[in-house]
Amino acid sequence: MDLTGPRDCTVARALEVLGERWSLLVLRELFLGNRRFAGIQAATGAPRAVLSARLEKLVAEGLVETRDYREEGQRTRSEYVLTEKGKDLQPVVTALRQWGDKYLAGPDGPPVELRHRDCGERVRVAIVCDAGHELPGTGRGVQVVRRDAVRA
Amino acid sequence: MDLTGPRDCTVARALEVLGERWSLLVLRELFLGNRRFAGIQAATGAPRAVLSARLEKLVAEGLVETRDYREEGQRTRSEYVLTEKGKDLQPVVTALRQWGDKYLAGPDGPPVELRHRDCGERVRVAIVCDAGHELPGTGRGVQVVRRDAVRA
DNA sequence: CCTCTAAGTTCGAGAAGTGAACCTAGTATT
DNA sequence: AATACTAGGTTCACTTCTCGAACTTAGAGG
Repeated sequence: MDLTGPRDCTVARALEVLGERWSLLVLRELFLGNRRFAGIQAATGAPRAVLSARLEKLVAEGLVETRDYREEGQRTRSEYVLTEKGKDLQPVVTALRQWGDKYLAGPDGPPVELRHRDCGERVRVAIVCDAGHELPGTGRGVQVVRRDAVRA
Repeated sequence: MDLTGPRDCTVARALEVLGERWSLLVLRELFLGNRRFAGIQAATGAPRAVLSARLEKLVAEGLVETRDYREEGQRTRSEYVLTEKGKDLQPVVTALRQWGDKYLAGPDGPPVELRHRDCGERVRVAIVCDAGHELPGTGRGVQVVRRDAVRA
C-alpha cells in the first residue's frame, strides 16, 4: 500500500503489517498457544507457501520470534512465539472474536471462550476513556480529533 | 476461505467478511464520517473498482446501508452509512489504531486522536472481565476455554 | 441537446494466492 | 555408510485478485 497516500493514519500502517489474508489467523493461533508450523498450518488451513511467507513477514516486523525446540527423534527445529509487540495485538484479535461471536456464531455458540484466569469471569473488549467511563461498543460518544493537516 | 476447515472459529468468520484489503480502511472512513464514494476513494486510495466491490460486499453483509442524498445541481446519489452491525466494529478499528499509534506512528505522533465527547479524556480499548477487572493489553491473564471438540 | 459530474464498469497487465509435488537436513535404524 | 523417516519449507503451474487508466452512465443545468 502507498503510505504517501492521502490519509496515512496508523490504522492503514497497521493493516500494512496485518492486512494480508492469514496474518491475523496466524496470530490467533499463536495466542492460542499453537507454535509449530504444521500445527498452525492445520488449524488455519493456509497453504504452506503462504504460511511460510506470512511467518517470515511477522518475524521481520518484530511481532514474532523463532525459538529452537527439539522433539525426541527429530532434529532441532524452530517454533514461533509472540513478542511483546505481537502480544499487544490481543485487543485486535479479541475485538474481532467478540464481533464474530455476536454476529456470526453457529447454533452451538462460539467455539472458544475467553475468561479471566484470576476470577473466572468472561473477558471482553471495552472502549473506555482515561477518566474511567466506559463507552458503548458502537463508538457513540467518541469524538474524532484530527491532528493531521491535509497532506495531498 | 473454506469454512469446513479445521478450526472454524468466529475470528475466521469475521475475517471472511472483513479480511480483504481495504475493507477495514473503508470502515475507518465511515467511522470518521466520510460517506461518499469519491471521499472514501480519495482518503483510502483504493482503486475505484475495488472500492465498488468492497462497498457492495459490506452492504450485502449488512454492515453498511446506502442512503440517498442530493447535492444541489446534482442528481440524487447514494451515500454509505454504518448499520448497528457495522458500528459494532468500532472496537476492532480502535484496537488497530491503538496498536498502530503505539508502534507505527511517525515523529509527529498519530494523526487522529479519539476523545470522550462528554469528558474530553482520551479514549482507548481495554480488555476487561465481567467482574470489572482490567487485564493487560498483552492478554496476560486470559484463559482460553475451548468448547469445540476436534472437528477434523 | 450539450455539458458537467459523481459514481461506477471495463480492460489488459501484473501481483498474490492456491494445492500438489518435490526438496532438505538432522535422527534413527540397519 | 546406506536407508528410511519427518517437520518444515520451496517450487511449480494455475487461478484469482488487484491495479491504474480509460470509458460509460444518467440526472441537472444551461
